[in-house]
Parts: sequence; structure tokens; C-alpha cells
Amino acid sequence: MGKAEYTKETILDAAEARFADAGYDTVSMRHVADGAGVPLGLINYHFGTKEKLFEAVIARRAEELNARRREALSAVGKMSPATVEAVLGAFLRPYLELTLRGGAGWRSYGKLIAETGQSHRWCTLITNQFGELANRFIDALVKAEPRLTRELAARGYVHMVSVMVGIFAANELLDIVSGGKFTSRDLERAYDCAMPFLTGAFHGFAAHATSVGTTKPPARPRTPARTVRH
Amino acid sequence: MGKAEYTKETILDAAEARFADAGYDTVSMRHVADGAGVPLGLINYHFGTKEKLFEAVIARRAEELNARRREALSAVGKMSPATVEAVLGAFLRPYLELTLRGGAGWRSYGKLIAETGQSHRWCTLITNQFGELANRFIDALVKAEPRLTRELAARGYVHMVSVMVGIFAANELLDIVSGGKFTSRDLERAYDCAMPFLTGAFHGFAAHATSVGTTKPPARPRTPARTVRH
DNA sequence: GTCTATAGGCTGATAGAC
DNA sequence: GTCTATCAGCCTATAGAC
Repeated sequence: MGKAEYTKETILDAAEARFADAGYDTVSMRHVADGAGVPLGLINYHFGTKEKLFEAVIARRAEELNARRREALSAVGKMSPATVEAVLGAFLRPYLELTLRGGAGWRSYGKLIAETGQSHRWCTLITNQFGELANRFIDALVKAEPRLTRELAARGYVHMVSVMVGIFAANELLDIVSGGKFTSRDLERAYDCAMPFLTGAFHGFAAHATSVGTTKPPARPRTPARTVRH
Repeated sequence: MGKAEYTKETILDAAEARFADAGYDTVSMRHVADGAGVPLGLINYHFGTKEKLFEAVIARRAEELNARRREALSAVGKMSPATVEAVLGAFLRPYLELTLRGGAGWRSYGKLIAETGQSHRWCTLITNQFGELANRFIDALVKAEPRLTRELAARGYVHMVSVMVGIFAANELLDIVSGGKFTSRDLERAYDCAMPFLTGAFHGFAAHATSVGTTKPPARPRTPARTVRH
């Protein structure tokens, strides 16, 4: 690695850590420069603007995460029959493994994309990086559970991302509502629990596919009984 | 309403709308002042700091939302037997109804608490306002589905909040992964689909309660087969 | 309570020496 | 490629006239 490359990586490391901890807006270019031990001007020289720096942070590790997910999904495709659970695992487990055992950089990155991925502001950036695989996972979900309409599979995928984000963003809601008895910091445990939750959710979707599965929802009384019937 | 009260409400209205649209950090006190049509100094006079202004925005409508949820939960408690679905509806439907039919202010507020509620930064503020009811909903979930351990009920509650947040934050992921075929803007439809998803999820939790329900997870092989067994 | 003016500091970005 | 010095603008918050 050339010296310039090394400098850029150092800057990206510092930016990644700071952005993950404090968020894009509260972190200044000076904070990043201090964290990386480089002068301020060097960051603009290498990355142009703050926004481009952020995009570079997101992009740096995206392809490896995508590759691992692609690989895991491919392995699932060779199963017969592939289960919904296996498809969900192919999406979530690479993310979990890298966050837990990929080192400090991946730990920051995992938190960063969780906190970034649900904001309207960076939606196009995130979907540019990770959206490519989304439809292949949705395809796999429909294949594993043919009762799913494409709409329900897509909605389920989005919900799964929401749950994932909630787990990895470490927002401590679980700690608070459980009075500290359970902690959101144990990601292994969170994963083990999220899995039956999500598989159950998709089974619920499949079971109700006939009643909610049309693109135009069936006419239903407006005020009372908004509830979907069993 | 006195003139000063009216001024404060006007400021809160403008702050609510701006914060919901652009986020706390990107909105300046000057933006709020311009939006409200009042001079900058008046905001600091009435609310002190920007952070306190934000807290006042969140607090203003919190009690009404809590009251409606409390009422709905109380009605569910009189059902026999209460269902998981009914408990979830008691949490989600007041939020949906106010967002859809409470006027522009509630529409902004619904978006704002969705975008705020999942961030680490405002976690204590949000749980101060909405955490009180959380344990009553968790209690109701356990009562409706006694196979749930308290841990699973708490985790399920948190996941439900994540899904809710994903729906109301309008981050357009659904629009993108579905190629515009389905839209995240139709909240009624999103609610109707989220309901069977979430009830299925809790049923999945209940069915797996014996295998994942202990506080200390059972010993399980580290590298392969992280998957929870059926 | 309302409004104006301004203090004091931090921001992203750049020009220019080396 | 690296580093220093600096620009111009925006920020929150406040002092003081009315």
C-alpha cells in the first residue's frame, strides 16, 4: 500500500469511528482530522467534501458485506427445499459475524449503517450500495414460501431490515424497558431471538396472503374493525 | 389562549414541521424563526435553548398519544381472551389514526417521533415520554400469550417499535426495492400488512419459547449451525 | 413580551508555501 | 502529498432598547 493510500485509509478509519459514535452532523471535519492525526486540508484534498468522505466510508466495506451475503444466499439456493429461515440467515448472519468478529472497524461500520440506513437523508446512498441484492433476497423469499405475494415479500424484507437496524443501532430501548435485565449489547442473543421472530412473521404473512395479498386491498369498513381477520 | 401562549404554539408548530422534514441538526433556530414568522430572540426567550425547544416539541403531543394508547389497551384488557393482535393494535392504531387524520401537525409529529425514536441520541428523551406505557404493553402481551417469557415479550415489543418506526419514517426503501410498484406512503396499507406480520412474529416467538426462552441461552455450537433449531 | 443588534465560536472549504 | 493560515458564512445564545 502506497503512502497516500495509507493516509486515506487512516482518514477513513477515523471518520468511520466518529460518524458511528456521534452521527454525521455532529462530527466536524476537524474532529475527523484530529482523530486521524492529519491536518484538516488533507481530508479535502483526498475526498473533496464532507459528504463525499461519508460516502467513501460507507462504500469502503459495502462490497465485502455484499459478497458474503451473495455467497450465503447462493449456498441457501442449493438447499432443497430452501427455508425462509435460511434466507433470512443468509442476510443477517454475515452482518452479525463481521460486526462481532471483524474487528473495531467493522464494529463501527455495523453501527454506522444501522443508524444511517433508516434515515430518509441517506436512503439513496444506502440503497445504491445495498439495494442491488435486495431483489435477489426477495426472490429467494418467494421461492422458499410460494404463498407470499411479491408485495408481501418486499414488505417483509423492509420490515426485516427495520428489525435488524433496531438491533444493531444499539439504541438501548430494550435495556430501558426491561429495567436493565436484558441488554441490547448482546448481539448473539439478539440474533438468536430475532430469528424465530422473523420466521414467524413471514409465516404469518404467508398464512394471511389470501386476505391481504391483492395489490388493491379489499374493501373494508372504515372506522371499526380495521383489524385483519383470521 | 393568551397572546404569549399563541406565540409559543406558533413556534412549536414551525419547529415541529421543520424538524420532521429535515432533522434536528440541519434545522437552525433561524429556520424555525423564519418559519414561525417571529424574531430569533423570541425563541430563546420562550424555550431557552434549541435542545429544550426540541424537547418541548416532543412533549407537546406525547400525553395525548399516551392517553389514546392507554384507553385502547384498557379496552383490550376487557376482552376475553385478549389476543396478541388486539394488544398490538392498541399500540399501533392510535398512532396511525392521529398521523392520518389528526391534521398537518400530527402528521409531522408522527414522522418526527419515528425518525427520532430509533436514534441513540434522543433515546432517553423518547423513553421518558413513551416508556411509561411500554411495560403495560409488555404485560398485556404476556397475558395474551402466556408462552412468552418476559424477555421475549420485551424483545418483541422492541422489534414491533422498530417495524413501526420503519413504516412511519417514510424512508422509501419499499418504493425502491419494489421499483415503485408499492409505496411506503400508503400508511393504511402498511398497517394492514404489518399486523399479520407482527402477530405471526409473536406466534413464532411463543412457539420457540422453550428453546430460546431461558435468560442464559443454552450452550450451542459456535461456528456452524447458529440457527435456532425447530 | 417583543424585537434588533451583536458577540463569540465553530463550520466547510481553499490558497499557497514546501 | 503534505501542512499552515485564513476566508467567508453560519451557528447558538444574549444584551439591551422598546
